[in-house]
Amino acid sequence: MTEAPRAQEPVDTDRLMERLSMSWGVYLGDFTLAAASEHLTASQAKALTALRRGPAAMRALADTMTCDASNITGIIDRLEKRGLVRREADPSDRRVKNVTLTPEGERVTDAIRTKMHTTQAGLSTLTTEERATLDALLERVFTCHPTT
Amino acid sequence: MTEAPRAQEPVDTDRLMERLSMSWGVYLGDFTLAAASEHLTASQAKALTALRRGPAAMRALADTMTCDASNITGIIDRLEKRGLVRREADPSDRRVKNVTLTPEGERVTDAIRTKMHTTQAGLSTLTTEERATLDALLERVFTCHPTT
DNA sequence: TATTGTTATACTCTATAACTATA
DNA sequence: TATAGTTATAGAGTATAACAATA
Repeated sequence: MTEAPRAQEPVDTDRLMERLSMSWGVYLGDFTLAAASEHLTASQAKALTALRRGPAAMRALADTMTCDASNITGIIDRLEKRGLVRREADPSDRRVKNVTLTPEGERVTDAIRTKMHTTQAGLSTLTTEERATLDALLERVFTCHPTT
Repeated sequence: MTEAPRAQEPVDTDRLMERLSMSWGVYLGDFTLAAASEHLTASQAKALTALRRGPAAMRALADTMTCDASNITGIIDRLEKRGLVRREADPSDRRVKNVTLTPEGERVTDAIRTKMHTTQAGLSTLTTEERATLDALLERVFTCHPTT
């Protein structure tokens, strides 16, 4: 065990950015391995995870994933070919195609989350109160801060 | 402003995993845009960020990035061609090539961190104590939890 | 005219396998 | 033989540009 600081000593922004960088590295590695165990790439799994929150149009999905709209076509093509998602025409705007998870897609998405053992093990070391604190801090840092 | 919970109400693991997923999405999007502003891909920027902590052998870099060793060759090739990194023979083991950031590479890496405006803005909303708390919690969750 | 989604192109990333050089 | 790094190959991700259908 390292001597975990008790939230008293000052932490400058550079150190915290470095902490985020290392933490996301571990998280992404865990996510990538879990996705690979279901024979999915990280991008495919990322799309499934986004869709787990509800159906989305291709354009909205591209925005969520911070990539060009043209990329999404191929990713959804491959997921659809495997029966994990469905394209459905939007009744109110015939240009739009809404993408929805199939039941199998939901199963696979949940399985990936369950297989993120490193992250799950890390979280299990936190008390109930600490989990609530982490959730609240991440919400404040990463929710609704449009800069561009 | 949302009514930030004060670390009192219980947060189950699924909710926290969902929070990490969303937070990671925002962070990665911010990182990708910042890297693009320096004409780098996310993978190239990720390699530079890893090297900012110090020189590393190709194999160690592959492990850090959770990808196959063969991928690193191309990534380092492109970074070296642009003068951002250098390959140096290891004196103690002539099979090993240590990769080091050039001064220009250090400059670009720091510039990317600075250009992560969404993340920086989010962090700026935290108090000194809250930054220390977040740093400590992330350290506990994501440091040294080998499962495989 | 603007927007949604697709296609074409070119470059990059990724994993697998085979190879060279070194240990 | 085992390991570090490279190369070749094929499939997947990515951005740009051009396009058809719809608004």
